[in-house]
Amino acid sequence: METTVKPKKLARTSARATGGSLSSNGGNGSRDGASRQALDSFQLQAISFFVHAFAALSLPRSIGEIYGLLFSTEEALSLDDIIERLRISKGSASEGLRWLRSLGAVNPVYLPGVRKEHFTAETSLRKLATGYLRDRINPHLENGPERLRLLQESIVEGMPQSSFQKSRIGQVAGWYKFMGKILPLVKALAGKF
Amino acid sequence: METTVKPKKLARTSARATGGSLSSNGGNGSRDGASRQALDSFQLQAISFFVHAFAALSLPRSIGEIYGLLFSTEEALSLDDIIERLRISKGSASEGLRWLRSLGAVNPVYLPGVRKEHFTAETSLRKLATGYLRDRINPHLENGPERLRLLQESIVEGMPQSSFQKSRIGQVAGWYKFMGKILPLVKALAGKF
DNA sequence: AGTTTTGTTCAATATTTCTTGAACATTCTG
DNA sequence: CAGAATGTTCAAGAAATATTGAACAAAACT
Repeated sequence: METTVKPKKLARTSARATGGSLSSNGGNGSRDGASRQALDSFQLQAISFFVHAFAALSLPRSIGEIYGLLFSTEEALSLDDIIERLRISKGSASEGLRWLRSLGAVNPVYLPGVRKEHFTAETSLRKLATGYLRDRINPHLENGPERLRLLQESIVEGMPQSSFQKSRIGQVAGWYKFMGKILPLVKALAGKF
Repeated sequence: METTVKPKKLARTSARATGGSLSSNGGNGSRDGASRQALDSFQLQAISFFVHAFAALSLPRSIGEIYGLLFSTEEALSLDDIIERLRISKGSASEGLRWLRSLGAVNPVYLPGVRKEHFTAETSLRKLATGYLRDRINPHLENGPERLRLLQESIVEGMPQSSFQKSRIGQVAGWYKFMGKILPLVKALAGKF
């Protein structure tokens, strides 16, 4: 995809007012236009790391890239910073950021006098784990009782297999109990790291 | 997809020697050809349940269907039984079954005098959890040390951000430690259900 | 050995999911 | 308020994944 380097409307380096601690951005003191925001080796490595890790959870590459970039960058970055550095579309960046935000994997940073929203990576295991469980696991557990009820009601009393079916329902109920026990444990332990 | 009902080569009901416990298969004493192996309401409900549950882990529908069918059926089923009841292709059934087998989510059942392999669902939480972690989580944890090393080596000493980068590596290391603690805990607790 | 049964593999196709880019909405600035 | 900056949404296209079906391989019978 994309063999020719599109003109891309000249894209001025914009505010770059990412106030943070590091003033020089990785030694790449590029002016406008051509090369622009190169990633340093640590960032590249970190992005690769998170793209793989997120893929293990079947999450889209773009989300791994965004988190990886924020994780490996000390100063807060804006949507445009992300687009610029990762060379992904505005749409992807916006949706990816929305996803990370809803999980709590990303922190908004207030910068006086700067319009654009800026973000840093949240790295607290407790927050990450809690957010992931809340967004991706709990929803399925919540309608557990409902699903269990549906299963129960589907049993036709008096059939020869109804006793087998009841034992199966007992097992599913046990699985839910297990989840009820293990999730708090995960959160508690995550708090210690 | 598929609006016309293909002839389907008449497909004789074949052996149906699924010897197991229940001789009558759900009261559907269908002869050859037409309707064939209908699913009872419990099976339908269970399949729906597992299709959803597996989807939560981003696993293909066919795998959820197969596991759901086996879970809700007392007697052991063969590949052809599965194809017949779920109306999925041989390829899907074979690959799905392979996946479930590798996880240990399915048990081969020996039936004297029967050629076809037959399977029942494994429902022990400990076995399911162990298999899932082994096949889908461990592989990623195993090259953890390698990945950490790559990250470390990507730091250029003396850069102003190298101290920040080192702290990030410390966090990733902590995450791995967490996984090393939590996984055994999960397995242990799963054993109690 | 030849035939039938059983199960696997894989290229083609169907389906789902992700990404892009441009239009739109919203908020800020002057 | 007009114009600019910022961010979101969504239809169309691209890429990734799952499913089918038929050819193939292996094993079991005669």
